Amino acid sequence: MLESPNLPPLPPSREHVIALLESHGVTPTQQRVEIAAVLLARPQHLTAEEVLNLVKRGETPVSKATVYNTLGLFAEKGLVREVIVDPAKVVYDSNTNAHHHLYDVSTGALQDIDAEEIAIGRLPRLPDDVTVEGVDVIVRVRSRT
Amino acid sequence: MLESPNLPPLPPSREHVIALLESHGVTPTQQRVEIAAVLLARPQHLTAEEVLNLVKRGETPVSKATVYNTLGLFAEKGLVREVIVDPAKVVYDSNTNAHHHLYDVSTGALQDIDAEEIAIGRLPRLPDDVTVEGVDVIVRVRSRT
DNA sequence: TTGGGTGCAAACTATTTGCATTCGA
DNA sequence: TCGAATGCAAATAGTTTGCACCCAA
Repeated sequence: MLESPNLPPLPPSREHVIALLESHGVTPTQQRVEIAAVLLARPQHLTAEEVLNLVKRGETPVSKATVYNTLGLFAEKGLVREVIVDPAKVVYDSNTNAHHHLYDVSTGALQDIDAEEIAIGRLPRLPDDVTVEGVDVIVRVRSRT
Repeated sequence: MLESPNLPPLPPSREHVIALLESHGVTPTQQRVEIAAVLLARPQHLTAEEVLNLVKRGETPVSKATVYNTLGLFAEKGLVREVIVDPAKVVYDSNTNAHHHLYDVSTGALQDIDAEEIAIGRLPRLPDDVTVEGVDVIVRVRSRT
């Protein structure tokens, strides 16, 4: 579950992360690099608090506010995706490819579904003063325990 | 926008609301009837706070806690649907038919999309110890203002 | 009567914000 | 240098909870 034989695990080097930030118009500061390194290490779903805890293990001091601000910035710049499945907290998804989500409401487990797995027929005709930001599909399941 | 020529507006009578609550296994108390009457008056999306404000206009005193508890209960019993599009607040949808949502992130406007408008091809094979609670599709748009 | 329902206020949690300090270009 | 980024703490907003009182069955 943690491994994907197709995609290389690529533990991103510091330089790689910095280049990624810069290419997205984000000034690479110490904290941002740390946060990006943790979150983008592999395809995963993390809450702000989880990111904070992970980053705190490192050398660089990072505050809660900075984590929140930085994750918001990353989402805005398209480095990560915000997944809203639970009103209690926002989850940040390091997988920015088109895909959907399978959410287990009883365990809180969140899992990706390849975009191809779900065919979105067509969208309704939209007013022409709006642009589509994205289409989120959330399959909500419950463990039959 | 407030009228639907096809569906009768049916301002539900108190008896109708009570019958509806009972048929869903909810004991019809004064506050619950008030809340249901407001929310189920027509297909709409309301937040807990909006429901509270609307109900407060009536005779029956209702507390904030009761509104939250009651909306949660209604959702659990299938009388209304929780729509989670914005991490800031939960929206309660009085339309329980299968349908999806169009969410304008710049205005907060939420609009229904008929289920037929979007064809969900097929779902991925799920573990057999889970039951599907529902499939939510959220089309996120931004006003190009 | 009597257990579920309600009101109120306090508690909680996730997130945001203000401001002084520090850092990066 | 100088504006941007950070840290800290306090503020906020939505929601939940504890407990005494009240009402429907």
